[in-house]
Amino acid sequence: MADIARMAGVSMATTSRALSNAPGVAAATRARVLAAAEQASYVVSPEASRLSRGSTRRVAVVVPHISRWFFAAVLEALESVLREADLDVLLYHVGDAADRHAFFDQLPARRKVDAVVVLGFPVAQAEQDRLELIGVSIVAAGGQSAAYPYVCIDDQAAGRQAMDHLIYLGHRRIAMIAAVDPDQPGWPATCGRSQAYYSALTDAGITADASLTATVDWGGLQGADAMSQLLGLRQPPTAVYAHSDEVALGAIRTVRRAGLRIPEDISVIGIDDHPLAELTDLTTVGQPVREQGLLAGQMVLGLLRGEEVERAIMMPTKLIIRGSTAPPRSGA
Amino acid sequence: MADIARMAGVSMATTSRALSNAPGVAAATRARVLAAAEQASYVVSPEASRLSRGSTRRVAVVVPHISRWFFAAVLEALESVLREADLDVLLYHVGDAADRHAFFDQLPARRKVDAVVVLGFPVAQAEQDRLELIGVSIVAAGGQSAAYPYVCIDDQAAGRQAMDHLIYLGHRRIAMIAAVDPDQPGWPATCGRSQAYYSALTDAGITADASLTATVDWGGLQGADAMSQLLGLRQPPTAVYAHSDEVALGAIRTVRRAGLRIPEDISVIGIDDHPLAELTDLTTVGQPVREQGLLAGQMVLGLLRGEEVERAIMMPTKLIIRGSTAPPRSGA
DNA sequence: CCGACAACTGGAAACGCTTCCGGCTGATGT
DNA sequence: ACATCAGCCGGAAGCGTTTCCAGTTGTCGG
Repeated sequence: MADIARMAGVSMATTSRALSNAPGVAAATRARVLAAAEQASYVVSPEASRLSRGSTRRVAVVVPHISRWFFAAVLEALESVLREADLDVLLYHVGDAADRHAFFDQLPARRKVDAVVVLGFPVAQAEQDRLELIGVSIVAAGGQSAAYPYVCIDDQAAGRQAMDHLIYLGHRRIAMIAAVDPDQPGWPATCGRSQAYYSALTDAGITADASLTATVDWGGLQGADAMSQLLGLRQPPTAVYAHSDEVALGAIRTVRRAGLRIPEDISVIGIDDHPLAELTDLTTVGQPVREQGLLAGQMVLGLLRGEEVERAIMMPTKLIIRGSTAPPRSGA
Repeated sequence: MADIARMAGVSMATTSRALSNAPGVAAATRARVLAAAEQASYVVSPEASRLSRGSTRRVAVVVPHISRWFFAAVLEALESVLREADLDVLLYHVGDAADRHAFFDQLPARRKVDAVVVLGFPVAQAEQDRLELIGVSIVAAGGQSAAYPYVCIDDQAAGRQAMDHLIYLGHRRIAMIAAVDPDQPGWPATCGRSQAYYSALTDAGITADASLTATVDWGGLQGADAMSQLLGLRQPPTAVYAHSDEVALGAIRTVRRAGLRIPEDISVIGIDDHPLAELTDLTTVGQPVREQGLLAGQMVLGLLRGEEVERAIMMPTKLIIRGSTAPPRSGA
């Protein structure tokens, strides 16, 4: 920077002010400095800048899965708003609980970021306190969590939309394939979507049959397995409600391989509106994915500016009827 | 750090050495320092450390799409090896041409990273020059690029595996749905996969029919559109070779909606081995996705250590035969 | 018992910026 | 014409490490 100062014929103090767009610099001077910097293709050293300024202009994004569509899509949106604000995003993939623990153990002290956004998994209270203490804000996306601001969908409501659709079509023997993340036990998404199943049945005056619900690890193949189990029942379901589209797609494969047809023989509904759901004619409940990322990003920006932000945003979901659901066969 | 030094009764110099695991510190002293640091739950400030040391221990990865499975999966693997080496990853998404221009224009990663890896897109000459300004090592993954060390698959070979499979099954009227990335014109993947089509036909003594090839923007819906165009032909193809699984899936939807069956009426093959390809029984050519990310990460590590690294790694691809391909109907 | 040498330690100068504080200039009000 | 004041600008003190260089021990061979 000393070079630039010399080139522009000013002091380093002024150079710094000009470069960082601070007030108290004559327009002409500023222009001269900027020109010099441009010409020497110079940029300030972020390390030095941050060392003396104190903030990092970086935010950590913590995700349990990168290659699952939902997370990647939220991340993509999030990145765009953060980038817009000239913040860098540091990507952390925490697979299992150990990873996660390690992450929160290290992060606070390391002061590598000004904020962290956790995507789709819960953070323990102790971890939250620690971050707060150090002054790094935290926001959650894709899942609610009372402790900090979050943006998510109402899983229970989404589940109800799916279930009510099946019930409306006339199904009474409805199975559920619940998906849990093996590494994130007890995540409310699972609970909300499961609760919806039971409450919908109850409201429709249908008594739940325990043999009709299967709980599997998240994934298409697991969904397929669950489905074969369901098909093996003495009295198989006429409709299947899956916690997510991927799982639903797995179930569909099993149904087709068994020689049954969708939706004539069995209806299948998922949740998420994965892009491939459209291609496979899967009826589903769509959630605004990009929007969740966008809003989460805006929350971060607000927090960083020291503003008060809304503590809880629930985005609406929407039933998308395609070709995988239909009334049950009259005989059923 | 001064506090720690005082607590341990040594100088800052020694403290620093002890903390950074540098040689020249008596074991007992080191232990004392470490204990003090532990007790005060202290860790060095990365900014200061980097300022003084000169390296950032960060690497930038720039991707054109985050939410597409291929990119996300490579990124996931890449992140894991970088994290292992205690490097942080800075994520940059360059979506469209504007983003891209902005990225290379501002070079937001300047001075912030020790290396950059570009994922799955070609870097134009002008952009290379700009990138040069960052002054760090660069590696490419998911696509070859003469300018930098890279790891990728042989798109032409992959295409041949797909085409040869169809030809082997007895198809002679084979269509191709070529997918181009609207934002990344001229990417060799397109060329390689397209070339394979023509060379395979030639080698099989089949003359190419221009009406049998469609070029569309990347995406399932576009694949579906292309397929309806193909089905509208006076003499439709008996098999379709799609540049990617997503496109193939779109084509399949169209075929099914037209009341035709797969593979009895039309065979479809893709490339990539998307996880959903397995669920939809799509025959495809699999590429080692995670491995590409892993290797790219190791290249970065090598470069950072100042080693010589292999300039070009081509990973093998593998034909995966599932239920979407079969011999043409005898009548055809 | 002495010089040489290795192992360890401390002082202090970078590293590249930001920012407080005081000085200078020119304009404004009277 | 003079005091006042706002707007600019420069000097220099940090920010928290690392690392060079020199100094202090303790050890070992002769």
